[in-house]
Amino acid sequence: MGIERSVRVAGPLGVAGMTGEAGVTSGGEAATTSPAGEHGRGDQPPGTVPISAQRRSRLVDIAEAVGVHVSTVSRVLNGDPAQSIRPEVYERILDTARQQGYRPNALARALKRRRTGALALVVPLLRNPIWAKLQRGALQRARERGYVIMIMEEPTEDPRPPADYGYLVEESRADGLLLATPLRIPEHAAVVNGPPHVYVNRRGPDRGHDVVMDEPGAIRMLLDCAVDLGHGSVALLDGPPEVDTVYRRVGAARRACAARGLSLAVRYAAPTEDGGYDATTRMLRRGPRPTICGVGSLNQVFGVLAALRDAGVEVPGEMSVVSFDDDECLAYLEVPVASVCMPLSELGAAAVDALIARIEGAPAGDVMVREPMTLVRRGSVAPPPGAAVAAGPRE
Amino acid sequence: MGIERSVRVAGPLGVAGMTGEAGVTSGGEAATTSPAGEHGRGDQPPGTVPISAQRRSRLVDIAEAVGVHVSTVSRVLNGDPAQSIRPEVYERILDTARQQGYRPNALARALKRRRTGALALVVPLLRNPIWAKLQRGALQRARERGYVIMIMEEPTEDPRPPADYGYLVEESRADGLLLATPLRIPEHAAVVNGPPHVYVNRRGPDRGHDVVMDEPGAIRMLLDCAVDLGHGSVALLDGPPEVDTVYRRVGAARRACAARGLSLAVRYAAPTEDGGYDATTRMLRRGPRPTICGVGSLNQVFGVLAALRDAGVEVPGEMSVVSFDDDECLAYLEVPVASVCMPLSELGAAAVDALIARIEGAPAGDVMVREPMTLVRRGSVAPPPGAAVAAGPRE
DNA sequence: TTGTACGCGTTATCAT
DNA sequence: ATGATAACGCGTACAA
Repeated sequence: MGIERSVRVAGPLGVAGMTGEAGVTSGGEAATTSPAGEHGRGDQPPGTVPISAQRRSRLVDIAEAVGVHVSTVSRVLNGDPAQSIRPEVYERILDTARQQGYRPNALARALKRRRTGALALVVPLLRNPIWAKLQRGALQRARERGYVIMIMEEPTEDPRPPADYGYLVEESRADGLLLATPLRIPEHAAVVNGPPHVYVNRRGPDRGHDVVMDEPGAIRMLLDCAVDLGHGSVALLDGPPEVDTVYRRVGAARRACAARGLSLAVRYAAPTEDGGYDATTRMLRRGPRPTICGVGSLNQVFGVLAALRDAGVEVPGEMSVVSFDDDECLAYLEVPVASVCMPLSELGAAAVDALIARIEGAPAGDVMVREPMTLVRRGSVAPPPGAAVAAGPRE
Repeated sequence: MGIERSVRVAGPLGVAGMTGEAGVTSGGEAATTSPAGEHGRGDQPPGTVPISAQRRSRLVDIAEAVGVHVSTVSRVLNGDPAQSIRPEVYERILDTARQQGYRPNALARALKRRRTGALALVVPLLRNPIWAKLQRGALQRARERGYVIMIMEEPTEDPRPPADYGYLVEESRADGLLLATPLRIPEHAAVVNGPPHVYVNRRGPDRGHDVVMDEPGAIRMLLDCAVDLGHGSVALLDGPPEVDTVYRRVGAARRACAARGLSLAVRYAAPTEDGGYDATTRMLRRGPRPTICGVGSLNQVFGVLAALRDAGVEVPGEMSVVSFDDDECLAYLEVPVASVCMPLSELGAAAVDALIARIEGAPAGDVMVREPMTLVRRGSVAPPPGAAVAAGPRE
């Protein structure tokens, strides 16, 4: 307490007209020695700068102050239930720990325990908001479980095989890997016998490590809605087939449409506004026009709408549109766009749970997030052009 | 097993394998189920579950294999320039390191060096895409500088004072804090003499730690555009004034409009679609209507457009709209919306640089990112209703 | 040119 | 009920 080690830095307070209160700035190292009374441990090698201004308290400090051995302090502070401790010392230790503002050193602890308490989340640098939602769910759950999450970026082009992130575990920077990149990876890149890991929102090359959502269910909701309104010809405009979610959606759509006697047109496009625009334009030029279109990603939706607008195709009069990414902004568009709301946050949370289980030695096993999904009907869906009047045919 | 493992040590700082630049890591070693025979290390104690399947190689392993002392190995692998080493041993050490797939233990190294090599990025859980861009820039730069980034979520409601994240540094989980939450914090919560930190995209309670963008410059671009087209009455619809960027934009707008003789109406709203919608609706009801409106965030833009549409106000005929968040989707809207493109990624990068400088002992000092901004003119801007015909008056 | 010795802060396993 | 001791894996001043 009371180590006033602040240096007056003649602040380069260059920013517009803020009256510098000559506030105390930390960060500069002063050659001041600690005031009397404090044990001034001066074992900083000369020339180096301390990480934090005030000396952090260690177990040994507490031990010294209380007059017991470090190991005793350690046991008390870890609430070791095995041994019991004299209530008096117990209190004293807890008190001085509190008083000294003791914080366990995560590094030392991790080194000893051989567990870092960190998970690495590998995400692509995409604009799509699903990554933010996923990250959010993962973050929240990780905190609940006592882990921190470090983020690694995956280059969007040229995704690297999962094994390329193994070094994080090998270097003891993290206990496991959350691989949340969308692209499918060739079989041969499987992580066998590697670090603990799960694939998030896609299936990896090695089985038993997948945490995914119910894409077939999402497709089903789209088709239910289509059939409900009387559509017979469906389009699915989605990302490139190298993306695993796309792959699964398309597969499910093919099967389900066949089963229900619906015609299906699949269009692959880049997951961008531009991609959506082009694919829609091409789709409109060719053959028989579908009357309802599912769109894989939010960015594509904007392109799809623009293309339909430019082509003079009315939504929903001539074409219904449903997005597989939900976002609040959809409700505010020119024509409010219906969407399937997927449990992305829960996906992130489930992935964290699965990974921690793996770290703790649980056997492998795939996970499918089963939170309820909903199709939010908005202005962009309606019966097909030639259908009976307004109301839904079922009711 | 001729695998390129890049144990190669770069530079005097000895950042061995810190960048994930290594080609294939040892993790994926056994892609081929090894035909019986070779298979070196199967020394897992029965019953326990290994964190990582294969035993990690340590310095001492290499030392033993080569027949030298650990310290020698350490020096070689850290590229210690001071001492020179017999070329022969040097090679032998490097070879066996590579061969054993050696990875330095980041924990032990950090414990010794008193530097974790990690930065904590505190972000709010907001939908606004600016956070993703900022994070992206920070991530990229951090990797270049040999740091990893861990993410901490800040509860959106009830933001906590920056000091509440100090524990991350005190526990040696990170070397410094990137505080990227938008809300202004009361003076008394300043971090004095605390851990290294910078505020990103806002000014903190303690001076000399701010990394911000040129909001007045952005305002200037809006006004330049307005004047250029002949507008005399400007509106600024932005987030709540507790958000620091809003605070600065509004201040700059007030001053600049006064200086230029423009009338200014300021509307504060929640940074959501809904907020934008309501504020716009209220604005249209009251008093003299502005002819050009700057909008603080992307989400609000959707609400603004919807409100104008619902009120029958034509864009840009009766009202021009400019967004302060740039996003590709804006170009694809009903009326393509003009935007000021801010250097968010550079902001993230600059924040990382500033924080690392602080960690390394550099004196405090505010930073303003000076990357060029541009106003992207799109369909949503035009001369005001009563103006001279089409072309810009200046030319 | 290389080896010795010690410490970073904590925990686990012995003893006492 | 508590203390002593040995790691965990690495870095480094100093001795040889």
